[in-house]
Amino acid sequence: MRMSDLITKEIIRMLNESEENTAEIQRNEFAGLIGCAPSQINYVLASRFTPEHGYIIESRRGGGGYIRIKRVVLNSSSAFMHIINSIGDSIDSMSTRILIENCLEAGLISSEIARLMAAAVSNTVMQTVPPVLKDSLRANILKQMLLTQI
Amino acid sequence: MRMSDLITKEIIRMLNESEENTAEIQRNEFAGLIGCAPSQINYVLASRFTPEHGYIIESRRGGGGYIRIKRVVLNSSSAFMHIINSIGDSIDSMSTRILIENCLEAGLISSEIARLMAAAVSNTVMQTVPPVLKDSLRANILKQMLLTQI
DNA sequence: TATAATTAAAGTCAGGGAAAGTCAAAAAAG
DNA sequence: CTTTTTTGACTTTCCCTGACTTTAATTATA
Repeated sequence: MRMSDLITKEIIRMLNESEENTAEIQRNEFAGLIGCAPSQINYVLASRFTPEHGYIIESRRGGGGYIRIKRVVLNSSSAFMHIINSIGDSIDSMSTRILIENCLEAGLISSEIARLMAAAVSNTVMQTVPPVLKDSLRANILKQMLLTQI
Repeated sequence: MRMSDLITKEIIRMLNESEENTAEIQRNEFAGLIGCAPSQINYVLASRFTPEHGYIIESRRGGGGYIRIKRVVLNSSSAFMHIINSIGDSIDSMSTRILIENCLEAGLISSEIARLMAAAVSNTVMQTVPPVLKDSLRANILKQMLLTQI
């Protein structure tokens, strides 16, 4: 069995044991436990615990640092997961506007939230990043924000 | 739990207990109470209780010296303007975390909004942009989002 | 009383350590 | 041959401390 599968399994086990669908690890310690290089944890998280898969990662460096993995619980009919997956790794500004409007129309989010989301990925913001990055950045921001709404 | 978090929590507890949103400590005594080096108090104050975060510090050296921490409370619309102005062109990830927490504490935003904001400027998102741009991008997104709350 | 010495605080800053993040290259799997 | 996994060297962020400095109050001295 592959190391990355072991890591995945262990994280999922921890998530299952947790009431809040949250696993908190210390990277080096955890790597030592599994018996792999610390950086491999990052690889596994980046490849298998993405927003598309329904996970949110937070972390903090320095003494007492940690990595927190949150599983977003989706009731089968979660429209949000559908939407998140539909975004892919890039979305243009027009599609974004429509997507947010649709969420609003569908009653998935409030108009306050809609305004907030639109602001976060507005042209005003996007003007400040290199054009090549815009669409992927917008996609990332949107997905992270949508995840909080599930 | 980290010492700096303990210190932070204790100061906030004192602020909450106070009528005037003011906590007064004696550095050495307080450090002894917590069990840390006195200079760490300065570290925590400098990194988490700055004017940008909505606090004012006064102190006095010598015999009978003290450190006084004041929490600034503003009515919401001027509070937002103040916060937005304090962000400037650039803000790092830790200050962002604290800023959002403070807005939440101050009752300026709901925890849902707080989560949404945090997600929009999370490290996961920022990972995808060149390091030189991170802090300014974060500032832009944050300001746009806060503007919708006025 | 005016001044000097002592003591009691807080402030500063550089440096070490702890922890996570990055990235490219090697290795393994398909 | 292509894709995925694995590794390790290097980077960045954050925490904590101790030695030293500055300021203020108190006490001793002329």
